[in-house]
Formats: sequence, C-alpha cells, structure tokens
Amino acid sequence: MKETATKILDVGQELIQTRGYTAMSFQDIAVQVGIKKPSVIHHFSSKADLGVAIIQRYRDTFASQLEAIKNDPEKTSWEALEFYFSPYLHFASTPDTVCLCGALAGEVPALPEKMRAEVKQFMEDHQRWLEVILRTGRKNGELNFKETPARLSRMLFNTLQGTLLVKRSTDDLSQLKDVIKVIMHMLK
Amino acid sequence: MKETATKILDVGQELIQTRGYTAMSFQDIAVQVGIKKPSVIHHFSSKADLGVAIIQRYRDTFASQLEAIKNDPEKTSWEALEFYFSPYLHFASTPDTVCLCGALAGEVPALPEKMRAEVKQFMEDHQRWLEVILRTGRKNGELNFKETPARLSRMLFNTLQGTLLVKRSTDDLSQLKDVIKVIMHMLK
DNA sequence: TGCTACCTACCGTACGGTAGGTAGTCAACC
DNA sequence: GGTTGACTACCTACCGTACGGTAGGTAGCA
Repeated sequence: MKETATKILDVGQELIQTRGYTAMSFQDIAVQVGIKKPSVIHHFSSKADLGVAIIQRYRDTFASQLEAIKNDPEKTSWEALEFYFSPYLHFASTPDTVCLCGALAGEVPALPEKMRAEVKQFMEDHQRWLEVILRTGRKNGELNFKETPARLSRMLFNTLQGTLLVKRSTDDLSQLKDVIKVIMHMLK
Repeated sequence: MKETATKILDVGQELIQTRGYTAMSFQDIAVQVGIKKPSVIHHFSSKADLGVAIIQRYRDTFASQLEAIKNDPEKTSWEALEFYFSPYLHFASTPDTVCLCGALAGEVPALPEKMRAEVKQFMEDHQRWLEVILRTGRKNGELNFKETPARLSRMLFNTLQGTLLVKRSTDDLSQLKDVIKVIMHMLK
C-alpha cells in the first residue's frame, strides 16, 4: 500500500501536467487520494510547498537516471538520445498531458517565488543533459552537427517543449514522432 | 480617444500574454481601463466571450498582414521570414510576455470550449503561413531545405513557441535571437 | 421614448488555509 | 501489564478572499 504523501505527490503531478498548477486544487487532490482537503494540507502545509516538493521529486529521479546513463559505458549516444526522447514519445499518446516543466513554464508569472527557482533549475537540468549527450556523441564520432552543443541542445530542447505545447491545442499527436525523427536525421 | 471596448480588448490581451487567461480577471481589466467590473461585462457578456473576441481580433489582423505580404511581388522570401520573426524578436526584449497563441495553448484544458476551437485555428493559421513562405521560397530558389514544407514549418513553429515558453522560466532573452539565427542559417 | 454606457450593491461558488477535535500507535514508566 | 503522554493521520466546521456574473438604477444623448 502506497503512503498517502506519495499518493498526493503523484496525483498533484498528474493534475499539474493535465490542468496546470493554478487549476490544481487541494480539493481535487483530496478526492482522488480518498481523503479530505485539510488532510492534504496536513502533509504539505501550503500549495507552494506541495508544488516545490513535486518538482524536487521529479528532478531527483531525473538526476539519478542521468547518472545511470552516464556511468554505463556500453550505452551509445544514440541509445542515450532514445532514452531522452522516450518520455516525449509517451506524451505523444496522451492528448492532454505535458512534460512537468513545460506545464509549469507556461504559468511562471502565476507561480509562487519558491517554485520559480525550481522550475528554472529543472529546465537547465534537462537542457544540460542533452548538451552532454551531444558533446560526447560528437567527440566519439557518433553524432554529426555544425552548431555548438550548447546552442543546439537549447534549440532542440525548445523544439520538444514547443511541440508538446502546440500538441495541446491541435491534438495532432503525430507531430512529436515526426519532430523526433527529423532531429535524429539531423544528427546523422 | 480610444473606445472602451477596444481598450478592454487591448488590456485583456496583454493580461493573457503576461499572466494567462485563467489569471486574467474582469477586475484587473476594469482597473487598468479605468472603469468598474460590471462595465467590462456590459461590453463582453462573459469571460469566454471576451477571450474569443481577443483571439478573433488577433487572427483578423494577422490574416490581413498575411494578405499584404502575399500580394506584394517585390517582397523576397527572406523579407517575409524576417517579417514573420519580428514579433518573436520583440518578445525577446520583454521577459514575461509570450505570443498570444502560446499563452493560450498552455492553458487549453482550462479553457472554455468556445475558445479551444479559436486557439486551434490560430495555431494552424500561423503554421500554414510559414509553410507558404517556405514552399514559395524553395520554388523561387531562394530557400534551401530537405524536409517537406509542411513538416519543416510545423517544426520551426514549434521551435519558436517552445523558445518563448522556455524563456519565461530561464529569463535567457538571447535564446530567441540565437534560435532565429540558426533557423535562417539552416534555410540557406 | 428608448438606447448606451456606466454605476452600486449583491449573490453563489470555490479557493487556500485555520481551529480544534478524535482515533490509533508506540514507547516510557510505575 | 496496565497507564500515561506524545505523536501522527485524519476528520468536521469554519474563515476571509476573490472570482464570474446579476439586478437594478442613473445620466446623457438621439
């Protein structure tokens, strides 16, 4: 049986990814977890605290995945890229869901200050990891591109985030696959 | 002296671009226009109606600009591209502002149904215009690329939207210029 | 007379958050 | 071994605030 706090984080994250932080309420979370609103607040004393906890948990799991890939010398750059793209492909099959950082980025002005710093770090984590893959891939001779790894990684990261964003309104789920295909092709 | 209805549309649009549709309230608009809340509702009988009116006005002006460019035989494809990118470059100098469609796309699940269709059309307008520029530019021999114009225009549009999105949290205003430079370079 | 633009006053709802209480668990103590 | 106290998880009931929206009235103008 999952602990209540973990359930709250799970439900909260899902709600942010589908409806956004502002539209996520303690009440919604309480209903989905099966408890009452004040009990949610008992675990996370404010909405901002809950938001920060959700981002931090996500960042932690992301960081550990990064380490696992980094320390596996058998992984090729292409496999690392595929791993990086896999969650995006997952979003391609769920019309209204979006990467956590993308959902939060769209709401930055409405976010409590505590959360903004986390979101910023979050974006930088993502972009920098892609940068590392690109740099080592080119050094190994596996990947081929003209731009600097920093600039290209920023651009590709932005493209992925933008595709997720646009997907929400157009419901054109095939775009994500197309975009990833084009990116892969560009790097050969 | 500007008409009140126009002022309401102006202020409303600005609020959507900075804070988002959900966080935009009749009260905020009333204060900035210099009237009381019910007077705003007198002009636009519901928040959804106001939202639709704002998008429609934007789409109309965008469409007329499109026609003007299309019907000017002296404009090169590069000039058309520059014109297309110019509003994005403007956003590069305003940290918290975002393209109207991008701001709304991030909130699609929270939007009233009437607005969703408008947002969708909005995105398609933008993307299709870029597609036309790319297609005619290649036909003229001015532009050079391998992908189909449809696929490439979607990708570039997504990249621009994503860059605006990411900008909100990172405050890295130089990215937009960089991205546009890279795109221009790609098309040579 | 009728219309437009605006106003004050109000309504119901939903939100984040608080106050205060209850039931269960567990360790410390006589 | 039973009693006590502290702690945790959860509850009901409530508060202030802000929202979208309504009712009804007024001043000016054609």
